[in-house]
Amino acid sequence: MSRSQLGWNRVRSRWKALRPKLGRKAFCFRLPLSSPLPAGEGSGVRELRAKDKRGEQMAKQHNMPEELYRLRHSLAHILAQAVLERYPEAQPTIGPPVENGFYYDFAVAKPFTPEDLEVIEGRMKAIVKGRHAFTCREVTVEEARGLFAHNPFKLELIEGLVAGQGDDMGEEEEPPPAPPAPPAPRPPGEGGKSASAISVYTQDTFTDLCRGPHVGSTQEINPEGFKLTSTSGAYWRGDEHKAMLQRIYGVAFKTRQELDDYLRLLEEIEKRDHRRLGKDLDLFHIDSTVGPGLVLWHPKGALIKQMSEDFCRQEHLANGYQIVSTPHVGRAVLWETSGHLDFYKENMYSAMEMDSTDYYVKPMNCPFHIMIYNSTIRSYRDLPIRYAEWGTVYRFERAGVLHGLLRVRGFTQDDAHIFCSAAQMPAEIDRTLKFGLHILRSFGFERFNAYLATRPVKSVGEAARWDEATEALRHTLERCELPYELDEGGGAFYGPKIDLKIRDAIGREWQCSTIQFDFNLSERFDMSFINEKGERERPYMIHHALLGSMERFMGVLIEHYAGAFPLWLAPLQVMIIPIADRHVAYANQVAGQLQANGMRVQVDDGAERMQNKIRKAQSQKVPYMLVVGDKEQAAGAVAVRLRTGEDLKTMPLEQFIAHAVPIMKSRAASL
RNA sequence: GCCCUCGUAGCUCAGCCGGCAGAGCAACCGCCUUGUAAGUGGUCGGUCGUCGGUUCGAUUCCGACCGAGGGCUCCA
Repeated sequence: MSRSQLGWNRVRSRWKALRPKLGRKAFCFRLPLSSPLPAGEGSGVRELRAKDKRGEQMAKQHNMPEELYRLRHSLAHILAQAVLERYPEAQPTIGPPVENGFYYDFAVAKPFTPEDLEVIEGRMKAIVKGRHAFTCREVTVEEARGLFAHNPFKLELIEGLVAGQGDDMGEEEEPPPAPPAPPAPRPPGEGGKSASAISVYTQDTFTDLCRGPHVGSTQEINPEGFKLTSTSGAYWRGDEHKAMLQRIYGVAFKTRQELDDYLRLLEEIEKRDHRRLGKDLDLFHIDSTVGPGLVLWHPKGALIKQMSEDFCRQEHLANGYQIVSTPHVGRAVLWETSGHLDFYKENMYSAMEMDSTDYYVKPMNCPFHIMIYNSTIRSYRDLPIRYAEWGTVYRFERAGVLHGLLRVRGFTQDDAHIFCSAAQMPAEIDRTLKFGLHILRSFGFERFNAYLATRPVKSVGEAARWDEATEALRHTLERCELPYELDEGGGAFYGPKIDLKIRDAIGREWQCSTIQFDFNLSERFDMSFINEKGERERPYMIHHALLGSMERFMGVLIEHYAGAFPLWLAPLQVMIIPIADRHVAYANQVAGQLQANGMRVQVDDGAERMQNKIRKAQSQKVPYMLVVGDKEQAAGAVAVRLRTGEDLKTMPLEQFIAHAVPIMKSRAASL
């Protein structure tokens, strides 16, 4: 009785745990569409399509089929209608389609509750079934101002349109920087000029300022294909200095089936969650007594992390890097020179005063590596110099951004700094990028996306040098034939960078590697080398972290493999399972031989029966389970079971060793 | 940092409108000596996140704080 009840409880608890998260946009990655959608369309859509040519363009910008764009955008409006019916005083602001669904932000006196969501969703379904047409109307500026006279947010959008800032309805990548002027009477000529740009869409009782496109009628929407998932706060125009609005998220697809597929995908994501697996597999924990964002690695997790680092260290040494090691704190003057106290202070832990001098815990390793470089005179013959360190840094992150291992306050970087001449620079960047891809591939990642991040607002250095450096990075990307996207303003304060994002087993994207061009720190630290002509010359610098943060990388690795690590990284590689007590001695003998071959082995000599031991080893995702009983003992053999459930049957121990050891040594991704 | 939600045994969770806390798993002690995902009996285990308030009485209601989760903003 208890078994079936337990099973049901488990299902229920999983479902409950999932529900509040249905709409979460995954942390730093994009969810793939669970399946590509047919390009068919209703007749109503076809009509509208002729009108707004921009539909296709908008959909493309949002990286989704136009049909889905219309569907989700329309559901956002229907959501707003349902909310306004329940809370007439609510002020709708913006409501764009997003990947997998849509949201709408409202200014309301009281935040929405989960019960609200159920009611609103029910009302939305009724509206959808009401077969209401979506109609578009172009209005003059005056008319628009009149229509939305009660809504300061819409008025702000209208004034933005009038000012020619584009139709920012929450759908542009970049919100306009300047706050628009308050609505004021305008000369008649001006209003007329911009009037053609303003359109409103109406369905049933709801009219919204909107550029479209939408479905022709709500009958094109499947009432079983969408679901409201969560609420949250969101700043008006994403600006934390502006009003806090209340956002409702929904997911939406053409069919019930696709919605269900998506929900299943979320369940899969839930199962892979590194926080869950970190606990289940006893890898690490984050203890509130120690402090948020500070990771305690348990033996198994520490082993995986250590082996990953060891492998990378060997690769760095084999590729012309020298390993260095530097302190965790340094005097304030170091950080003044580097510029960190000017540009990075809000991310640094506060100063510690010792002997009337301020010391800071390091948020980055670079100044220390520079001090090593500067400890002696360097010749052009020494270059390039490549220093690497697994340096632990601390950055003060705002409480709300912390997330398991993926965003922490203390982490170890596989941090390297390359000092070279201007002439060596292009080749070094090329080499670094290739080296980075090699490292990532070694961990089983095959697909990458590259981003070229350009100069941020808060930065140091002349514009011309920024341009030059950015071009150098761009050329490397082109030479390596790596497709890339531009990340405007995403660079470090000292230089532009290439970020590599890896795609994991279920298509999610994670930022790990960063390769940064730096022409500023060498200046600030007055670095030099003696060139061929006997003159002092400034070296160029490349910063790179390939796995990035070991903490984050471990999190990504856990999710990528769903905790079933490749053999070379599995903390326990073989569990030996004696069937009865009389087989324990033989099991220990087998363990000894495997250990002699460099494998990590354990004998489960507990009192449970074999089935239970298999179950335990299986749920710990141990790659190999070797069952030994009378037959095996007599034959000097082992019965091999893989964690995949596959049974390799009985084989001589030597044969198992010949099978497993090469897989371990080759760091193969699968068993 | 901001908005919302949550915080009960090592883990997963029950505990309706306030009346001295419950299950399964795990752990521990036995019995069973087992053939590919849970054999069986018993025992132990909780100042119900912390601190205040309301109340005759608070795990339950209210407030503050701490922490977590989902977002916003920010990033390796």
